[in-house]
Amino acid sequence: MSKMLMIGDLAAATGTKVNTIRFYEEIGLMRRAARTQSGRRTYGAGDLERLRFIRHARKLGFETQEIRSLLALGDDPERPCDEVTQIAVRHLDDVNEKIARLALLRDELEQIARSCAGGLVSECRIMDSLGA
Amino acid sequence: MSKMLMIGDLAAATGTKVNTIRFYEEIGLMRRAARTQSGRRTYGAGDLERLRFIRHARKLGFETQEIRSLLALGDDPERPCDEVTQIAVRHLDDVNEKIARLALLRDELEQIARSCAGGLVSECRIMDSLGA
DNA sequence: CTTGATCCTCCAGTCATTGGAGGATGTAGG
DNA sequence: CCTACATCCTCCAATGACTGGAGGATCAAG
Repeated sequence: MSKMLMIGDLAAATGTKVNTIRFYEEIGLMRRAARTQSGRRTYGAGDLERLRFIRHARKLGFETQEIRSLLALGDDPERPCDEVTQIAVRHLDDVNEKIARLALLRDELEQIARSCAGGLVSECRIMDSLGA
Repeated sequence: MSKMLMIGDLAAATGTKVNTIRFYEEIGLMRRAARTQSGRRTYGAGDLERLRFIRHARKLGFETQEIRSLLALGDDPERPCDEVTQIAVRHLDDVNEKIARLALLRDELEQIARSCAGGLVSECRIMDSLGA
């Protein structure tokens, strides 16, 4: 059989903290791992793949709930693909909105940062800008 | 004397939850409020201004620690303005970085969302894209 | 046989709030 | 004056997504 992995191997292979993997198991993102006689978790290639999926989705900003849905859909290949697309598109909309909001914020911050004429705090317009 | 405000007035005037104002007091963003005989917090115009400042800075994405620094600087008008500018500029850099990262993310998500050819989950490329 | 790495469970802390229980006080209408 | 009802108080727990540590067991290598 293929080599079995310890939790530390999974952690090293995916750049995840060991504690985080245990946490993913607790909240049901990772399947409950099989154990050795002494109680240590063991994993296979499928688990590694699953963890990679989770981590990548997290880096893309999906929330654990969304990831849970995606994983459930992936586990059931006969379902129509619409739901998957929906989750992705909705998330894309979120991201675009976030970008738009941050852009406004950046403009305001740029104005604020420029408003400093040097000198003392009492003369500094930044504080006023923040207050307004 | 000027009218004194109750915590609910402050909340209404700034769109802040009452609990949040008490929390700000606890963590030292708001000054400890004077109390009525029965123990209710009372505020003046200065407090309202301070809370507005805090809320605006929070909306701009400043962390409470940064706001604490800004407030401390504001309380000491003789200090040079550099530190204020530094905080603002550093935060501006943060925001720009965040925007850049989100833009990359959006590109990836757009690719992913486009990769769906319809049909069943088993044929949907989105799951693969997320896994990779 | 000992050392050091890795594993285990359980618990507390992070950040910035939010919400609620349980009780005291204030105000307006009848 | 009494009764609602709103508002206030304190204290505590929860959120999301982890992170870190205490205290102890187990494993591989030298």
